[in-house]
Amino acid sequence: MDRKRKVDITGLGSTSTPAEDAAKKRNMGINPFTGAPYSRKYYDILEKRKKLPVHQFLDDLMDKVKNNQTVVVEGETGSGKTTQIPQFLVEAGYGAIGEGCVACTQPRRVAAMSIANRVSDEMDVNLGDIVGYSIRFEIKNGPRTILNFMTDGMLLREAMNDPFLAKYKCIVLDEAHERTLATDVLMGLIKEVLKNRPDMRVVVMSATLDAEKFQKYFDNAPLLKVPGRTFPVEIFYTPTPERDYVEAAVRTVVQIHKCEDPGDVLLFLTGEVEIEDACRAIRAEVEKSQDPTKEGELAVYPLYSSLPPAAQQKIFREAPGPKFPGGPVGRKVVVSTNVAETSLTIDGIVYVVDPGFSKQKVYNPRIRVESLLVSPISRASAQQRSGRAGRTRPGKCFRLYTEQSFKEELLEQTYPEILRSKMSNTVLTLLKLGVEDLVHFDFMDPPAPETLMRALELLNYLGALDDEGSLTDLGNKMSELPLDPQLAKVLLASPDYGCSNEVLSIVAMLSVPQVFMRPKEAQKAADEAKAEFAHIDGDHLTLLNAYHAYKQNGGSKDWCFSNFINSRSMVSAENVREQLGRLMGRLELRMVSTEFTARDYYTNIKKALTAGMFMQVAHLERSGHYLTVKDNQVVSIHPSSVLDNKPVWCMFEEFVLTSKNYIRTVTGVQADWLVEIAPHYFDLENFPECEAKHDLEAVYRRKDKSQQRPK
DNA sequence: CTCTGGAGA
Repeated sequence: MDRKRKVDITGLGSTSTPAEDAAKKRNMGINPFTGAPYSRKYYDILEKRKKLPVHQFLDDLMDKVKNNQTVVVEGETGSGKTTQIPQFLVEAGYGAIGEGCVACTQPRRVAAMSIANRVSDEMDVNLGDIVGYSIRFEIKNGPRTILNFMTDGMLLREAMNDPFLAKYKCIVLDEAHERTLATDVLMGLIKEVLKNRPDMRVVVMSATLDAEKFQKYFDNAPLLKVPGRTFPVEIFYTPTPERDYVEAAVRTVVQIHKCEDPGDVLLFLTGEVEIEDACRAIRAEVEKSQDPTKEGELAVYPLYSSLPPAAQQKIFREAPGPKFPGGPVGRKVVVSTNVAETSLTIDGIVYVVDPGFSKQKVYNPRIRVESLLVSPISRASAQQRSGRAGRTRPGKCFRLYTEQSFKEELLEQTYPEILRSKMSNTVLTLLKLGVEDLVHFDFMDPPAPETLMRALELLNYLGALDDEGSLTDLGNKMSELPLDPQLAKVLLASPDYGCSNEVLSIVAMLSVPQVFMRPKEAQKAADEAKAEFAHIDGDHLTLLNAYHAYKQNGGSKDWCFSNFINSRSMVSAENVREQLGRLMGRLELRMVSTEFTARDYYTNIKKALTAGMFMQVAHLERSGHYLTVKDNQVVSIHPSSVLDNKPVWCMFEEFVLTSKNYIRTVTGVQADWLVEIAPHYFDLENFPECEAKHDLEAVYRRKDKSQQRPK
């Protein structure tokens, strides 16, 4: 079929392009997508849309897009770029029913959903028809969809089965400055795809500061700058460095409350515990020196992602009013992690307190450990934080560091995630995408060679890659599962050990946020509740017990509550389990169980786990502490573990560096299984001299003897 | 004795 043909969709006998026809209809007051006259609401929104700064740049943008495969848009907050530019592209014909689609990626699911919702209103269509979204667990689009908002990770998934992204005529990468892992991989991939798709267009949208880097990366793509619409924010620095940033932050918040004009406060801290402590400290401080005639009430709200939604909603409450008629009005302060930096916008914030720290992931390829470390933020991040004070009116930002350290010590940009992460999953994805030469893949910021080597090594040990570096059949299957390679391998191995049903439950439980809750005010009760699920062999089977108990109690929320189980995590585990189960079906894996009363019911499960986790094993030394196998890191079993019989060998899910080196989610294993299931890894020829090796030697000797013995 | 920022057909 001739894709360039001119069609007459208006019935007016014209021979113009579909885009021109659609424009004609639009001018006649008819929605070209529905054939119905535009609603009143459409015109109301249209008036507002036309006032957005981005509107003036429409012609310039379309001109640039027409003449260049890639265009970089630098747009500040409030410019309207995210909602308007995808629509402009659709109107220009880059999306047409049955012909091709405009995709717009977002780093976060809520963003993809809410923008799709907003844009479908603006276009006067039903969400899921012309405008849709795809995020994990929820695809809301259809055959007529021509504008699809999606998470960057979702587009990457799609690319695995559609390497040329044939569905899409135009791809908008929004929030590219956030440099998520998925966006970085997509950019490298899209650069390749563009060579084979001269018709394809890409719009890379980024906040200020780093647009040039994107331009350069995309072969000097033209830049369009769109101003934002925000209010000025006055910045204050401390004259000397603060020793204790939490204490300084609490002091500053109290100071603002006592001395500044009405307006809400946003304080950035690094994590849940720190935030809860600070909230208590602020409340106590204010209570201590309260003078109700001079200052109003102060409402303090914590905010972090693991907070239940109802508690998160509190941050949107109005600040408290005056306590008595004519008294001073109250104020609210939100003490938040980085979620409030990008994901969540709170209106009415006038004061921002920024101690200059956040928790960031760091990866050490030498010991293969990813951990979260409290680190100084970047200048870009500091700017983003201060901007939060000027959304509704002019504001103030108090930076609890010196101006000099802002200028001289902070990095310009936060290191992109790709330089701070394990690459095993990404490498598997890239291989599945057909990228064979990883070293020469055009990353915007190439990860350290050692990190890539570590990933290849891991995939090879798991059997996903052969010795030539090609994806094996197993590797292909692993790439289909939205799991880390180790867990993918566990799942794929589980039918061979007769326990895919149980392993699927465990893997699902491992893929969701912390299931066992332990509120500070009820630690003992929580520990007792958890003990009811404890399995003597370790945390993996304890998770399985909890899952089964949850199912037996009908997934009841009340049951979760009284057993200190996080019911949101359980719901999410059910979703994950369902999705993985579907994928297993597609991969033709059998769903089987060992008879519960059989002696090897639990052994089989632990063996299946070992089949993927054998590289994360620790050995108990004679000195009484554990050493990780091959990496020789001294570790302790995390106090949250149910394991208290100190098995000689144990496998663990994660390595956490906090007050000590901990291994978390731990299960005891037998040395025999290790040499039986992963002989290539526990091969004594390549094993560093250590106590673990001596133990293994004993296992091999025993094996040899039993093999020699005549039957 | 425990401290997880975001995200994933």
